[in-house]
Amino acid sequence: MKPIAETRKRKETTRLSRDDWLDAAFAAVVQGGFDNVRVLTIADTLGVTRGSFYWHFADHAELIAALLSRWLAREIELDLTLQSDATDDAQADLERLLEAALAHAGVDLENMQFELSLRSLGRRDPAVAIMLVDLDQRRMSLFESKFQRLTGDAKTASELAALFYLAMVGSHQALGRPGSPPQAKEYLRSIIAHYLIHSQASAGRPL
Amino acid sequence: MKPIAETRKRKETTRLSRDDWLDAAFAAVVQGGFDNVRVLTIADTLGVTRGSFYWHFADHAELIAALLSRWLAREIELDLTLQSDATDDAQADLERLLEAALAHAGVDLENMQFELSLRSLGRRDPAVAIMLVDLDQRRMSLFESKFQRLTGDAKTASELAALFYLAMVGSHQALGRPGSPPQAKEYLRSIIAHYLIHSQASAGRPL
DNA sequence: TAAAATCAGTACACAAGTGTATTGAATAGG
DNA sequence: CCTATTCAATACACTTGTGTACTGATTTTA
Repeated sequence: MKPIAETRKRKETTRLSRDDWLDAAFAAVVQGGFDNVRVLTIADTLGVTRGSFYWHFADHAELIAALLSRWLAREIELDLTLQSDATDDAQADLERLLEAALAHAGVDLENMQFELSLRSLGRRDPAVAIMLVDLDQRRMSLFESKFQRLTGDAKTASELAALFYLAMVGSHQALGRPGSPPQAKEYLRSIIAHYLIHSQASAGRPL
Repeated sequence: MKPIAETRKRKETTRLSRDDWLDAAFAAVVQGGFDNVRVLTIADTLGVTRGSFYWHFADHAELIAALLSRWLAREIELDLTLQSDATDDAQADLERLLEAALAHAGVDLENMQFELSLRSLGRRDPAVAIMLVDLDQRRMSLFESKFQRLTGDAKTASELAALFYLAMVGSHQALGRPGSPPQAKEYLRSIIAHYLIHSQASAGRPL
């Protein structure tokens, strides 16, 4: 009883590019974290042998490095996009940003999983840790600038930005039932609505 | 040039108990996540061979299972302790709870790392995921009951509890520089102080 | 102290993973 | 068309990990 047919997800006679390998590695991370990125396994799911891999990459480390830098570049790009769209309505801007942040995590489930795995990796790998701190700062600054425009007070703005950003990061981890979409985001939405209404009524006053 | 001396952390002629192995496994998780729990490695750090391990445990899976249940039991115990101490000053109670939660993460760095690794594992293992959801609910209920007593309003209480609990979980992940202690907690402390003062001035009003 | 229980070492079989060297096939350019 | 280039397969050597069977050494305990 031989193995019937290896699971191949690629067209029969299509040859692979570097990006194909990166995509597959990304999927592996999403599924089982960075420790799940194994050349052998990925080659299997791609329907090729490792001979291909070692053509595109020097070694396993290069795969990881390439995966990280590609992800980071995209993430920064997204950040810049969000930063650029600003209207004269500070409140609307903030609402859009918060909603975009929640949607980013909600819609792009895979990306969220990847980021969590990355944070895991950051706990072991100092370089990754630094990268994440930078990214967090960058994102939080975005929040902060919006809050700043809304509340006027710098200290309040930075505190609120931290509170909401941390809560969003937390919502990726906690209070999400295995199958169903995490309910944590609903809490946040509700709170945000609350706060925004309130801050409208008494803008400028610290919290 | 032979290996000089294997790193042994135990007294020469001390025999190991089940708990010794669990402690070592815990340390391994803290250091490198659950994928870092390897019988061979742990035996090394304990200064014994695997012969000992397979006396105490049937296999690798049993080690993990035992590690989880021991941790969970302690965590629930801690929760019950925090739950039990309540005075007639609702505000002081809440302050103490928040401070305890922050301190728990701050002082017991290892435990925080372990929990994060556990959340990582939960993303792959449904049983672990369920366990974590339960634990999160349990803890948040604690927050909620305190806020409830303070604000009076149930909905507001549950929202604030969620916000702060999620922010705390988030603070374990983000905005902590590699070496230095995470600054995220300082943000939270500041915000909590802010909110508590404010809510004192206008208790009962939603946010 | 002699026997029994407890803990640890050794040796083996097996599996999964990395990386290298070499060969082979498919595609693209000249 | 035929020759380079690009991608993939194969075979090998090596490492690290699990689990099992068996033996050996220490403690307990009767």
